[in-house]
Amino acid sequence: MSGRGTRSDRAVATQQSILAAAEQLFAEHGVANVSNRQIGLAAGQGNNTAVSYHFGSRSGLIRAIVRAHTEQIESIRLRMVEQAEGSTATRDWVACMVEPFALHLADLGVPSWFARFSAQVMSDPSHREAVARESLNSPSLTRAVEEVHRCLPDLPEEIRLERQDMTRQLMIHMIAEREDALANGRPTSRGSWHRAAAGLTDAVTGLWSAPVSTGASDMVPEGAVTGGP
Amino acid sequence: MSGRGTRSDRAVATQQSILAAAEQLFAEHGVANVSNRQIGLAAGQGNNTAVSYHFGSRSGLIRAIVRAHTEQIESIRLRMVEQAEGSTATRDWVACMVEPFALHLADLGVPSWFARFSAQVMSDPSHREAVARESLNSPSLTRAVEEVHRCLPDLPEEIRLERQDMTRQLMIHMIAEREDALANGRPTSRGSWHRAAAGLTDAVTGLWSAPVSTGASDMVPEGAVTGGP
DNA sequence: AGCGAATTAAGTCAAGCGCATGACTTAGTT
DNA sequence: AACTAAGTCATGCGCTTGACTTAATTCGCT
Repeated sequence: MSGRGTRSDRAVATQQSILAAAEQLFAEHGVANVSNRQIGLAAGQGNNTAVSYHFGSRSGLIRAIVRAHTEQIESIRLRMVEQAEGSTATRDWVACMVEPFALHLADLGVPSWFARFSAQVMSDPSHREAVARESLNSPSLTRAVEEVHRCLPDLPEEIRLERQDMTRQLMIHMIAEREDALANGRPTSRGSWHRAAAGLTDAVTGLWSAPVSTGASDMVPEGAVTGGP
Repeated sequence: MSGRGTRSDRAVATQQSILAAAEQLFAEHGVANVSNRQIGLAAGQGNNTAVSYHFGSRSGLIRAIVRAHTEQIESIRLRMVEQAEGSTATRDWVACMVEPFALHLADLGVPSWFARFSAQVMSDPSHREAVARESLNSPSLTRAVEEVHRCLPDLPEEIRLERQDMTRQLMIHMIAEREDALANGRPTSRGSWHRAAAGLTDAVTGLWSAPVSTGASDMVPEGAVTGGP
């Protein structure tokens, strides 16, 4: 609806200050605890209709925030996928799934808000779906997932989907937690986003490599089945 | 002050119908999207101040919901810890960390709301901390964590804490996702909560068992994209 | 130079919110 | 039977919110 690229600079500038203000307020106070008025005000707009004027609806605003970041994340992932080309190591492709998000935050600097925003939106029933579509339709991500499957051909389809979900949840919420620590001056476990991403990749790789236990003992685990490590 | 457990039967019944109504509404529409008025109304109270009368504040209500479930989860976990006694298998103790939550939901039947409620509260900056204290001060959980550490003595402290966080995030959000699927009639990956718990335990055990990569290869995708506009 | 659409400002409005208050209902005590 | 107090109800107040209206301003285009 609103002029995408071809309108005045003023409108574009306003839209971006609204995006920035919304992202920050959402991350710090919770998506549902921030009104459109507050966002417009924080963006320096005198009008209480600024958000609805520029983004139509609240979910339009949220989708716009996601889109603004998704492009850059996608470009990072594309580069990583190219570098991983030909590899048969699970870890390389897991890294392609998980690390671009973290490295994007490294680019953003401190403080950032996008990870906390994402974590909230993903667990809010009213917005999760809209954003999931926006964010998961990534060609490079699909590619990385396929390659991970190729590295682990014995995994049943059911388990694959399950562990894909786990990967997504872990990525989003762990990164959000670290962002929160950074933004609030709490000590962080790893020295940099790059190292944090490595830790995440380690763990997720282990997650994918875990043996699938047979459902033999259907009682409460007295002596749980297959060995772990 | 007042709020004793056994004033009159009527009050206790009212409190519990408020708890039930709040839990359901919170899970379905988001914690911040439901007003105290709506909760009281849904609980069959003609008064709009019922919530504040019985629970003081909104965070009092939320803590009460958590407490109501935590006790039962704790008792399940205690039983599992007893059964795992003496084991040196990582998987047994990971199961003690992760499965009681899932098995509690099995007890609740379908539909349930507590998992979705928990996931939301945990990612809402205004309530996360209050609930984390309530929920993580569990002796049996602490015990399970210690035993996992004993099974993996070579893991650096830093990595332990990191993977403990991961375990928590994975448990809460995966269980919430399955609850959501069950409640909305979507197909679920595993046939029962018990099997779902096994899958979760498999993955988390793999996560803990993953090797820790040395930070040797520092081949970051250099020069990621430049910052903002 | 100035017309016209896009953008911003200013203000109104009904609805909904939490909170405070006082009256009513009910159960238990004496 | 009178008294007390917990619980419930009905109502009003001050405030915020999103939607809406109207006027002023900006800026691209001719």
